Amino acid sequence: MEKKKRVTIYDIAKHLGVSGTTVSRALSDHHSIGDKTKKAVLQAAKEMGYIPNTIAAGLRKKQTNTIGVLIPWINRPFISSMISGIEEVANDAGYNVIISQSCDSYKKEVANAETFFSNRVDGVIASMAMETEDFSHFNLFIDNDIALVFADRVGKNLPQDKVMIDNFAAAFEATEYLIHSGCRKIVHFTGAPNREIYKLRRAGYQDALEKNGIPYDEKLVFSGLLSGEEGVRNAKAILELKELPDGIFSANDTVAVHAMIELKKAGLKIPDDISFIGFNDDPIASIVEPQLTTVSHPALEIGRSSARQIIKRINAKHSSPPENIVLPTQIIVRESTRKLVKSVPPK
Amino acid sequence: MEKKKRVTIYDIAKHLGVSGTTVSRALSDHHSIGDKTKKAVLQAAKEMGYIPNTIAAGLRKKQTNTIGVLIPWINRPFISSMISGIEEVANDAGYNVIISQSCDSYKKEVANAETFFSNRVDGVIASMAMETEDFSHFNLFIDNDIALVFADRVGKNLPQDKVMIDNFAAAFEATEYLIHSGCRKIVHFTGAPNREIYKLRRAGYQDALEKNGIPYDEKLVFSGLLSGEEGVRNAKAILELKELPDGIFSANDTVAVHAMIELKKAGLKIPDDISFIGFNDDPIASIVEPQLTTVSHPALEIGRSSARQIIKRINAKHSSPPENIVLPTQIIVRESTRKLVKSVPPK
DNA sequence: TTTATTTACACAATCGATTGCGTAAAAGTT
DNA sequence: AACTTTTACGCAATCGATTGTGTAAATAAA
Repeated sequence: MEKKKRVTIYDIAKHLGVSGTTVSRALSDHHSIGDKTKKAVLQAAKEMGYIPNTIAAGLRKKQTNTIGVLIPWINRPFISSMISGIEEVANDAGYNVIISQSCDSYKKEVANAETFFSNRVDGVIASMAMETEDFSHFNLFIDNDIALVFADRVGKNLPQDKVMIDNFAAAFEATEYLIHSGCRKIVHFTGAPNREIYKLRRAGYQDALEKNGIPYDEKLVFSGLLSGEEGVRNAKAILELKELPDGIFSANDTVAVHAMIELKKAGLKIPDDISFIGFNDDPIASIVEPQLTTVSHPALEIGRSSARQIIKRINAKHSSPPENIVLPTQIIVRESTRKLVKSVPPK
Repeated sequence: MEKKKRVTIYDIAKHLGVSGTTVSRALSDHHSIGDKTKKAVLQAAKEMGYIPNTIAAGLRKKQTNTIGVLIPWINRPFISSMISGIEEVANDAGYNVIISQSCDSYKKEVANAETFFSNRVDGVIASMAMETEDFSHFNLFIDNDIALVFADRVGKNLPQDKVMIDNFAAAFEATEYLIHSGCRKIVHFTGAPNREIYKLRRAGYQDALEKNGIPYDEKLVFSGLLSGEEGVRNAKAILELKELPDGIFSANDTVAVHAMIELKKAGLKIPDDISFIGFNDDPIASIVEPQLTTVSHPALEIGRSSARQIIKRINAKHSSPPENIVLPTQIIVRESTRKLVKSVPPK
């Protein structure tokens, strides 16, 4: 498509017989421009249909008012809500949001990081791919003073701001909830162990077991991509076990729900035969029957908080030590767990 | 955050003792640059950590390789899948995707359109807000030769490319499916009538009724935002009816599923007392019990197709008449409908 | 009235890459 | 040997907005 001439500040300048400088300053309400001139410029700009060229301004000002968001997948309830939160805060603050999915691939993540840099985003909010083990591609931002905030799927030992939940505590509580409702043999569904969040949830699970005198058993941990199909596979594997578990703590809802459905098909009663606790509080959690007890994940708030943090960093005059923002989670008790037989100890 | 100096082509040029022109051309593999020079430039670029400044190039070339995506909400299964499809195709073609949600608000949609223009996106894929009735904000793109493709929620009578499904036919088939499975009193849940897609679905519903000798009854059409809460409200309203309907065709799954659950609570059997057909095939549709029969909406494919179309337009030398891309839908028969008592007539 | 200050604006460089045009040297042609 | 063509590269303008510096004129202060 051939490019048409767009209205620039010089068109306005010529129209009014002033300089481009004056127009630029009038538009940004600079003090050294007279009131009549300002009014005239604003008026002319409106009449002529002037819309500023952010690209040109960005080149000069070395800022684009753009935030890059690097996430594994966009079409997942948790992540799209997070993005929604980012969008909301960023837009209100005058920032644009550009989004790239890594599809959980390390290579794509690296490529996307370069693209963001190439587009000179002012800041990056990243949630890492399952595959990612090496973090050196983020040096692109760090070395070039581009603000960087990790959200949810954060890196370990990286000196950046992080916005996340307390995965260990959440998993500990969820597992203990199962124990307190009478479960003794608890299976855990987990994701790739190079993602800290899954490692921590698993650790919380393990710790809760041990604190309650239940031996931790490797064979009860099912690791993978946490997809729906995996839920079905996991369920089938569970049915093969010589002794069935009486509780399942899953690192996400998708795999939990699909496993639940499969186990129901096999005639098991939930929560009586097996109790379930999921993670995320996806829409499906409250639709499945029985409704899934799950750990709420404040997706929107993580998004909002990350956006606020990155904007703070972008505008900061000096660097300051990385912050760790931890958002609260809570167990949403529904129908896939039994009543507590023992009251939950005070925190 | 203060800006650091980044490596530019001039740094490379100085380093090698050539001109910026040569570096620029070497990097873009221009024929007039010697092989040794090219290699030297590439080498130096790599060593010095050069990453092109797309902003600067965009200013000069008057293209940003960016596609703006204007959607009502990002955190909805259908839309996030659509975006995923757009992303996939766009990224492969070297385009970035910048996303703005209108939150179904006309005002935000207009503001977002201006932002896109201000950022000089090469093309825009838009799915309109529920509120939008006036389309003049899109003239910004049309008048300035910025490619524009409408996806899913398209405008009526707008001379732009559209990627969508045949809403009328899909609704007709869905309604007729209910009729052929024995339903005689069919309720319809619909969205804002200024969105063509809902108008068409409603028209398809009406037409199917009339073609099958069932009188169309205004009072059986529930219009709104198609949210979950609305499903509950609708269900309650239905229970107040003097004569219960025996089928419900819903313009989305969310409202259908929540209504279904509410009706189940009231003791109604689905599909025996009331059959349900939804729209979209959201994840919840296959989780609810009984699983929801629904019309599949090829979200990913709509996204991919829109992206392909916008890229085609961006690269087109001359304008050509608008295209209407209609993607197939299909009824996913699950458990919320009864068996057909009459075979579906051949199309 | 003179000096200092403020007001209101313009000049020109700058951001980083691209590109039309120009040119010297090398290679090829008669 | 004289001429044409090709190869390889540089100059300088350009994209559109921003901004440090300079400078008249108007106003205020001395």
